[in-house]
Amino acid sequence: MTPIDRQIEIIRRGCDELLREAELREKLAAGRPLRIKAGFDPTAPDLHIGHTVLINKLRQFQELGHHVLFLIGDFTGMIGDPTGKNATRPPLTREEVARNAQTYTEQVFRILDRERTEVVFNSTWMDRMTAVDMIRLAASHTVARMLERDDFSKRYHGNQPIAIHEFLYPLVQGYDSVALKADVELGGTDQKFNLLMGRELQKHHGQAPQCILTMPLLEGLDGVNKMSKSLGNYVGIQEPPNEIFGKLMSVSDELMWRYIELLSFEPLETIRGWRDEVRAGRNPRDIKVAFAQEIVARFHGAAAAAAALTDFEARFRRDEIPADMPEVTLSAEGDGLSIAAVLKQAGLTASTSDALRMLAQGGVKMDGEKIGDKSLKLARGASVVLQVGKRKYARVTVS
RNA sequence: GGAGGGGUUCCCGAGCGGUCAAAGGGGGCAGACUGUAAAUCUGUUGGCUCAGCCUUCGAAGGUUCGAAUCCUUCCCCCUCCA
Repeated sequence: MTPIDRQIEIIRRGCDELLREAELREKLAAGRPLRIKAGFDPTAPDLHIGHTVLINKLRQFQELGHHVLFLIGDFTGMIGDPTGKNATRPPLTREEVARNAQTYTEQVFRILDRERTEVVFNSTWMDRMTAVDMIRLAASHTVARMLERDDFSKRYHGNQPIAIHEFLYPLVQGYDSVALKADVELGGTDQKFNLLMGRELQKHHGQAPQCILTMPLLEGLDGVNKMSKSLGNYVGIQEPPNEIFGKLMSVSDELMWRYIELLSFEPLETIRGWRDEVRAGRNPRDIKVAFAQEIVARFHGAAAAAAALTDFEARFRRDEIPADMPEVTLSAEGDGLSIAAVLKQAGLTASTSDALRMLAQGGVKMDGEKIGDKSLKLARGASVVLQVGKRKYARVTVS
């Protein structure tokens, strides 16, 4: 087994807070594989790189010989985690939860070691709880303590609604730790309250309280909000290489460092070296490229990463038309289709109005030539390459 | 149960009888520039058969030549009192 000091060092890298280190050392000293819990809300079927900050940490625990409990909150998913929300979330149905959970497990093994992962669902024990059990659980905490939670208190003081069932979420999550006899629970920094709840409830049930390890939340591409699918500021791990690469290149030069810090596996000394180079005048673009390559390669392999770079350079630095693009065939009646109708039907613009707007703004190119005439028509038999902005292309044939 | 405040376009938020497809900000998109899908600046941001028309301001009715704006009922949220 890896020496305890070394384990602690690995566990601490990139983490926000470890409570409490002394307890963790004791657990590690026992020499048995620890039970590492992490809960996932099955609302977002697509994992994004923000999730991987935490999943990578789980992977590290596995490499140290510990046992990961990958908890899918299918029961809690029906409540909807109130954390960080400024509004009550609509509960998911059983079917939606089940479908999302399936997608989750498929994706997570791109990172985790299947052999050392136990996928568990909290409905397993929560469904067996009676109303009486639930009331007992609810009795273990007070409203005042619940309202200590930052998001609850913000909503409360901001005259925003809080539904009573939202109070059950932290309680159930805490009870999960009891049911799983967790030694350590990982979560985002925003989960601290819920994680601490696990400690409390474990003590109530005569268990040694779990240690908690919080991981920083990765900001989304906008650099302001945390990365989330619902905000559309995410990079999904299942996205095509070009998309992942491009999205990472669109991160601001400032935010780039944050991404590198939380996502790169490069040694810390290397990263420090990059910072020094940029400070000395190196183009941050170069560092961003190297980092984006690392991430694309992680999910799609080195060849795909190289190809994504080549494609990116061609499209954005030399403004070339990409080799492969969607092929669309539209059928026309009469003497053809107006350019606006073509753009819309080819999926290049959201609506006819949008198409007219793009034309007016000079955002449309046909066969590489900028066009702005909205009365233009494509006759039957015409076959052209249309481009809207820098990223949307289609080869369109009118028949 | 009582009293009061509120629900506006993707989000926040102004408007309170016509000049409202609705100020301003955010976000998005496009253009210019560039070192990149960075930064910065500019434009744009409901839909359509697009110099016109249609739908939108919690829901449904009503008043009016005309309603996001007035009235009625209903739904939802918040505050204070009980």
